[in-house]
Amino acid sequence: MSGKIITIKEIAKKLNISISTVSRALHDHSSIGLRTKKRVQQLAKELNYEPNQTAIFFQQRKTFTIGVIVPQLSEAFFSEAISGIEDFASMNNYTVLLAQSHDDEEKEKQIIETMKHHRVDGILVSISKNTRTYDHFESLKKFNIPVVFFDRIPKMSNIHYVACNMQTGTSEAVDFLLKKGHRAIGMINGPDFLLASQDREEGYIHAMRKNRLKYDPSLIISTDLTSKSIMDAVNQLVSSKRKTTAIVTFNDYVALDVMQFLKKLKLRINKDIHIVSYANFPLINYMETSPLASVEQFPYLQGQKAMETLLELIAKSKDEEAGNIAYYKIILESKLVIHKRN
Amino acid sequence: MSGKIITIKEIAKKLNISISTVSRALHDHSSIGLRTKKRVQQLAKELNYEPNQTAIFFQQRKTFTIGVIVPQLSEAFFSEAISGIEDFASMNNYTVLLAQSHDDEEKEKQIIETMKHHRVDGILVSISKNTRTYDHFESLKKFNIPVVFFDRIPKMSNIHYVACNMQTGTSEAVDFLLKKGHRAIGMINGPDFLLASQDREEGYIHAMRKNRLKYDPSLIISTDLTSKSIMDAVNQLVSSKRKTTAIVTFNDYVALDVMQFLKKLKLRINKDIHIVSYANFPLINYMETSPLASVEQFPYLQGQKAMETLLELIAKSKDEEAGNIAYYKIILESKLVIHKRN
DNA sequence: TTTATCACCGCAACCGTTTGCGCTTTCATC
DNA sequence: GATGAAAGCGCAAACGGTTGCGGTGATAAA
Repeated sequence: MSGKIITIKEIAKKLNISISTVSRALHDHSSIGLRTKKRVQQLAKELNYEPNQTAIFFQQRKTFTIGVIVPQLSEAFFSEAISGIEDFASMNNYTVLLAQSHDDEEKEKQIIETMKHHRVDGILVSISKNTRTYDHFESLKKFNIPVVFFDRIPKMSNIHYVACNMQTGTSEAVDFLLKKGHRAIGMINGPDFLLASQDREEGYIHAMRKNRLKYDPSLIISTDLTSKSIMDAVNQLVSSKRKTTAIVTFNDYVALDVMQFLKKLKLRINKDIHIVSYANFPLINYMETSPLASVEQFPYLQGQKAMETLLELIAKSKDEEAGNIAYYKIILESKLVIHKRN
Repeated sequence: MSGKIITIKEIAKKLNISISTVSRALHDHSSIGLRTKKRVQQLAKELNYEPNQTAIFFQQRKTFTIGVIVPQLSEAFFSEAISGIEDFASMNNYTVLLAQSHDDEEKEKQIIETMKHHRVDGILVSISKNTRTYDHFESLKKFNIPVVFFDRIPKMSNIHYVACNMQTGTSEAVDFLLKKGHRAIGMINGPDFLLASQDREEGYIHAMRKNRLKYDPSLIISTDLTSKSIMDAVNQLVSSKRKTTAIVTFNDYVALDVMQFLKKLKLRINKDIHIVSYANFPLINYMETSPLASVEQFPYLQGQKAMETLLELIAKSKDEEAGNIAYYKIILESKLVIHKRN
């Protein structure tokens, strides 16, 4: 069945014309007569000719492929984002090469290497939470491969990125809790080196200021997102002099951990301690004990925007030497969603 | 910064040796002297040489890329499966080209076309639920591109696939309900043309037989998985002469719909009507009103197995003409998980 | 009839790498 | 000092397609 894959060369031979004529005929080139055009196109169809893209990629130095790197595919946020990325990519005739770093810096570097070799036209990446050096991203510049970061943005200056402004959402969240009468509001934050952590902290502070309250820095705790560090943070908040009555968590995964610990401590969720989180799980509002509210980050939209930005960068890089050292920094607004308990 | 991407040709020129020598030196070929080998390798490192894979892909007629097609990435089952696929692929130095069909047959065909052009080494696919013709898969044989189906398997005979045997799990589920005293057990099934639907039906019947009960065919209802057809099915079951006291749903998404309709009908979940579903959502047992139990299908494992099978097929296809018309049909056992309500 | 024009098509180089084969050189052996 | 083998390297074709440029024949204008 594997009957020899056919090429334009064979079409040319069978028709007794040159290879270049076949190529042009298949592309509807103006310099080919209608008669030969028809003949070529018909034979191509008959023989089930399919162009060999690998040859074209090679020749055109363009692969119409973009690499996407995320820490963990099965996290709802990322699969949702990739869904947006893929949809927008395929709409523009690009395909998506996918890889997960599993939050391992080495793996991330190796993936970048692979994608460089594959000569992808661009890369979308949400960095691993354990990544501390950024040379592997820098090295892409030499290969003219544009990179757009999304969601998890490294603290670098000369980069393009799409992110959700966690500040506004967080601010709304804290404000929401303040209005409910809470005063000692704890925050279990992520690693300091993430922009997202910074945003959350600023959002917190902003809400306090707005309400003319001074805030207690000891209530904002950075963690590395492991269960242990989260547990420590919970303990610290619970045993704080100021009776913590509400906690804002870095994300839903953290919220799950927190709620679990609170149960062990015999504290009732949303009674003794109220929880506000970030909407990573689409199902979280179906849950038995779920956060009071969560901050929506629009993963699908974020993915789409990131892809859109990358396509623009790719298009611009063709105009060469534009020397435009402008960096896209696209910020979507996050939004607080209050869960109607049913 | 984009300073000319360097090739072995330039290395050759700078060292005054031939291109082939450079190539061989970089591959540690035995016929190259140690001195030149060192010289080449060092210069390559200095110049930051990176092989152009597109050229190699083209030349070797092999891309070390496998295509993965799923209906919808953001469905937990699929993202979990893809996670398994990607992990296993990258372990074997393959990369994953991803696309979603959105359950659209046309889109699926177009994706197959794209992947054919990309000359992927193999394809993993979970078919769209609206796919009725299979020519696009057949056409891959001519290109020697092996295909392994997973989870959603078409009713074709000459195919390789990895699936979870829904029969055993379903049988366990029905058995579980029977032991709890239920007699009129409804089943909201998927489309008839899916193997998975058949399995579930057989599992249902098997459990009834095993318990020496005769079953009422009108309690097993096929749907096309749209909300409307699910609602119809629920109505049919609820208004059945035999008072339906339990329902087995095709999957968690269906279960959500069913529970919603039941609420509207003022029927209490797991009181008036008990629900058993399939474990598509990792979080479903956190839910307020969730199925009593669900059948676990091990998506990650399924993805991994599918990838493993595909790699074997790819390896075998190199031995050409093996003429082995053996088809892999790998069946994992599903398993009933009873949710501890907390 | 000659010439300019244009429609139509072919030649050949090129993209970067691999690899079979053949050509030198070196060196131990008799 | 001739001989043969082995070690080390280069030539060139091949992978499939694109594209600038040059060539040929036909047709129209002079």
